[in-house]
Amino acid sequence: MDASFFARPVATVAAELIGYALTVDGVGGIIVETEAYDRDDPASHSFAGRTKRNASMFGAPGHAYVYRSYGLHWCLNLVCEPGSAVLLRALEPTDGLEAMRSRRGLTEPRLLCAGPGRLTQSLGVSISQDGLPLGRPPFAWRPPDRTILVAAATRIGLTRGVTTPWRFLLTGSRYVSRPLPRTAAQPS
DNA sequence: CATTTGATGTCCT
DNA sequence: GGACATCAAATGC
Repeated sequence: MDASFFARPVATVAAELIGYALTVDGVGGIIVETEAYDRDDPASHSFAGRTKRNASMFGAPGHAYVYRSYGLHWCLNLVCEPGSAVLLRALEPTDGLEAMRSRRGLTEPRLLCAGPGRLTQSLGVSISQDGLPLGRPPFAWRPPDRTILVAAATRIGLTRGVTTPWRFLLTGSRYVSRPLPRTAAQPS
């Protein structure tokens, strides 16, 4: 995965990432749910400017931005244009299932990576990956191996920017963190 | 099934 | 002190 892939408008990257497989040290799966956050987006960590926590978001495209959520969980983002990033919300587990199970405890496969905090726990992602380039190990990528139908919806867990349809899902996937609302917007 | 609650880092006012 | 891009367990129908 080349850095030029990420150096484009964040919503475009977030939609195109659906169907790619991502692994971290050989553990991961197919991306089935993403969200986009932009520099001028009131829901984004970058909206209020650069801080110590979000410094990676203002770095070069194609790097990781990892932050702690609600004091407990890690969330993995892929930095696009400066101040913008794609939040990885769910994977369909395909690689390293045993590592995921041991990290998360005995859990049904469907819940291993269904949610941003669960995903990082399964993949072993923490602040130690913050700022790392995405095009080199421990990260590895595979392009989609089938035709992908992407759906768009509004983002989850926000109080601002609630109407922006920047949540992207693999249509029909059982591995998303929440199903597609019946009233969801269509991809542009 | 839905809603509530406890865990508690980092940034904000 | 309060908000927050969360999760799992407990509680109430």
